[in-house]
Amino acid sequence: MWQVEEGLQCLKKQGARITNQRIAVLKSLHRRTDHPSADLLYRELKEEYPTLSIATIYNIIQLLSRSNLIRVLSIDDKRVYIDPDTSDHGHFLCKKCGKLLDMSVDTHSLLEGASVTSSFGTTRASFDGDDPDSHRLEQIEFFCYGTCSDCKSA
Amino acid sequence: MWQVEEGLQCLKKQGARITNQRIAVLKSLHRRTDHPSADLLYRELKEEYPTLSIATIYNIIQLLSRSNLIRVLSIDDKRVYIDPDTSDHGHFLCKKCGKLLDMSVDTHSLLEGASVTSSFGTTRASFDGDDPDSHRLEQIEFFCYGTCSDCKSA
DNA sequence: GTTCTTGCAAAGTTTTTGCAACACT
DNA sequence: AGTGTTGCAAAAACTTTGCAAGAAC
Repeated sequence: MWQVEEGLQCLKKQGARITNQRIAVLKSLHRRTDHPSADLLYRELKEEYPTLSIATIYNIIQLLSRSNLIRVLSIDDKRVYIDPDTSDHGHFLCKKCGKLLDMSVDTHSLLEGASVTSSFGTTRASFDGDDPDSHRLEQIEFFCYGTCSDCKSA
Repeated sequence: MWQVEEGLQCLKKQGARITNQRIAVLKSLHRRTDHPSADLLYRELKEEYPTLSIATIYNIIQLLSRSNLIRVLSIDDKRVYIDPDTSDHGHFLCKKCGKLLDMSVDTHSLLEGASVTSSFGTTRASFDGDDPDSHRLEQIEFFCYGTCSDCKSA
């Protein structure tokens, strides 16, 4: 996990400017352990910055995602969630209470035997992607849906 | 992959009625090899059934999903895609052209060593879920994002 | 005939856009 | 000073809802 200062340097390096809003978002994401939605982030930071706009939040999310400081998860049909942990891991969504938990899984190992099927045949996918026939991988997501232990016993 | 007739029987068994709209959706899903969005399905079937409503499409998607005849994928931030193949496999989304391809991966094998981390500790997740402390799994999704071979060479 | 489904329109949610005012470098 | 960002409001995109008319059993 990055430190706030590292995140700011990372943004600076790409020519992005350091604004109070961006500092606040990085600070919030660094502090918290959950996977907030854009709206939740907005509502929380709004207390600190009353003039903050939801459009700015979406703007910053896109910037951080491009910079690989966060990952944007589409595990839910409707909403999008922000994950400040970009390392290899999966997620578990409880359909009852909506809790989103981290899963320790080695998703990369799954690719060993994997192949991609298109209407033109079967090829491999890999992160290097030297083979011109193979697909180039950029990101992997592993999602599980179910009922968490709390909701199961309740 | 189910046959249209099997799908209808499956719906009937649950007390759902057989309507022209439901037959049309099942026929379309059985025929095609892609992963249409609700809107695409709507626009295509609208030609056949001019009075068809988008609300009906969403209604039918929910019904088919509950009946396990389709799987609803949230691989994209915005839209939701329908996958008529409910067997164990993953998906590859090309960020350039938007193509959604099937991947042959044994996602269930990934669970062998997996554990779920919550703020209260680390537990396992499984489909049977006999252990009261473990999370009960209902569905798994494996998504890869990248650039497909076509877009890579172009 | 009764109950389930449809179609329509309206409303709800989440995300994006356009643009003037503002702030960072 | 110059350009990237913000905030606002309006629009866009997708999905759900309420209810009367219609269809299935």
